[in-house]
Amino acid sequence: MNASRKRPARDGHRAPAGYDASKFPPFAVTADVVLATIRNGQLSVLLVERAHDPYAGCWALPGGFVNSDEDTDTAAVRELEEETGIVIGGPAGETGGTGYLEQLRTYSAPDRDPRMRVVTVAYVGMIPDLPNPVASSDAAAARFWPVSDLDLDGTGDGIPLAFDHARIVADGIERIRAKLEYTTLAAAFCEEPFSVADLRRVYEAVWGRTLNAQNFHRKVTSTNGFLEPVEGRTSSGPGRPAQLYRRGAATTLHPPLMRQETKEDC
Amino acid sequence: MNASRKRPARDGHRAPAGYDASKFPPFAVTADVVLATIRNGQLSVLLVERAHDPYAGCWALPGGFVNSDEDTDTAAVRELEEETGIVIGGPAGETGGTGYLEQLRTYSAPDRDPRMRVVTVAYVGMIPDLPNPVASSDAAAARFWPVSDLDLDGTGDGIPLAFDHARIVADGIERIRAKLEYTTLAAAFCEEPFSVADLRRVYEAVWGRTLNAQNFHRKVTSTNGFLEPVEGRTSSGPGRPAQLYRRGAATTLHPPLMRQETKEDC
DNA sequence: GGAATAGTGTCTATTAGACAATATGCT
DNA sequence: AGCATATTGTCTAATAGACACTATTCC
Repeated sequence: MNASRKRPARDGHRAPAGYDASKFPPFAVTADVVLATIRNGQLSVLLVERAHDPYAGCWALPGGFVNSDEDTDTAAVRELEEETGIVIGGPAGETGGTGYLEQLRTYSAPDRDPRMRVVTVAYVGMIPDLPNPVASSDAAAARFWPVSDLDLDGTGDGIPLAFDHARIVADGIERIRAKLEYTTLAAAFCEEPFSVADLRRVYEAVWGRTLNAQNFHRKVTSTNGFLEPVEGRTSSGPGRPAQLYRRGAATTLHPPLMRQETKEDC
Repeated sequence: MNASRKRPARDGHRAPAGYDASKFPPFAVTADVVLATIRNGQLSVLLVERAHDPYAGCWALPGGFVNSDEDTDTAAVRELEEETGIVIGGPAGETGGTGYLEQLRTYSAPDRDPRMRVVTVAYVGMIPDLPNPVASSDAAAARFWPVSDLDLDGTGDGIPLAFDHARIVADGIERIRAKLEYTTLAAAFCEEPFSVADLRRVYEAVWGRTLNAQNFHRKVTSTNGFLEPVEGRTSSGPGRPAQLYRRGAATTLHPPLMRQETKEDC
């Protein structure tokens, strides 16, 4: 907005529709999605293999152009489904489907795409581990990669990502780690019904540390609205069967769960 | 990025530069800034008066077009200075100047600007109250408005804002309220040197509630790296003079300050 | 029975909040 | 002196973490 400012002398004094496109630099706008899941106890993100240059054969985030009649939220959901077949739910299950998706941030370095000026609005989402999560239509291939297998810090250890997607993935992972502290979003990684231990393993995978099982159990079951008990208990494996739950209505945690032992300083 | 996907049949197999602009919908991209300060004990935001239609005479956020050779961070800082004369610092004082600025989120509803398709990347910032904070060059007028004077919820009570700027301001204010809980950013509102009471009045203005002065004092002075004592004490007014401080190196608070009395549920 | 996991009880150290008490300036 | 504000001390309730203990299943 504010399209009139910076060109005060020429732009429409009351010309809503016929705006001279030559007076502003044109951009392409894309929406990219960092979709995370817990697979085999590892935090993993969905990537697609690029079919064309630049970065042909390289792994990249699913995403693509925003259409002229849709907002970026819609574009993110649409592109994710078109490229991977995954239908993602929004905040509070707005759009149906399972999982969660929210805007992460926008990346706009002028040289981030070698072909042209592209600004991307990145999204970060969480989804339970799906038996066959990916069915590509537009991308050459798609799969979840463990975050630890990716070269997110430019050291050359791990799979490199196209464009500035390593940075975007790193930011998305950090957002997820932070959100687990003060929201109930960890449950978005769990397929219902799930046990307290399932939920704890989500936290352990995302934060890369073990948690005290007893204290975790007391904490999450004593938080109103986090977990709703359902009929049934876990069956497989040794040990006492666990009560099963579904996601409750609560979205934030007061007080938060702590990712790290309480540090001094900051 | 990912500019090739969605048009797999035609886009550059190796044509980095010469990209056909007709194959993607063009957008204008702007950067808008929600710059907040504490003025007369009230949380206030910087607005400019629009000189032209649409919304001529209406108050709007400072901001404008992103140039083709700059990222949105740079554009936000530049536009803020061009329209209001305010030079803002970045995270950790990156760019010099005082205050703080970070990306808020991106707004992309197709009809948010009646003239054309404009996506805006919004920023939120904090700055100490300046004696003469605004000196406009491009805008008709600029001033800080108390948040309570604005119609942010569409009820018609208060000053209306142009475009979707009421929503952006509301989101920015909420970001600031949340950030004060777990970061040391409240000090970005204070002109150095400042007293503990100055800092407490920032929290009280932003959160709209009173805090216990004694407990607040102990909390912030016992957090390593939040405040660095400097020579000198407050002088004016009645009461015992207070120790003066400058901002310390810490950026996050562990554990956080609580905005609300500890609630049950969530 | 033994191993393994679920869930509960209890103790302790830390912290937030209430509030009393002291310190030090202004008028 | 009397007031206002700053700063410190103390008490209490709540919470996190450690850990012992019980419960229930599979082998």
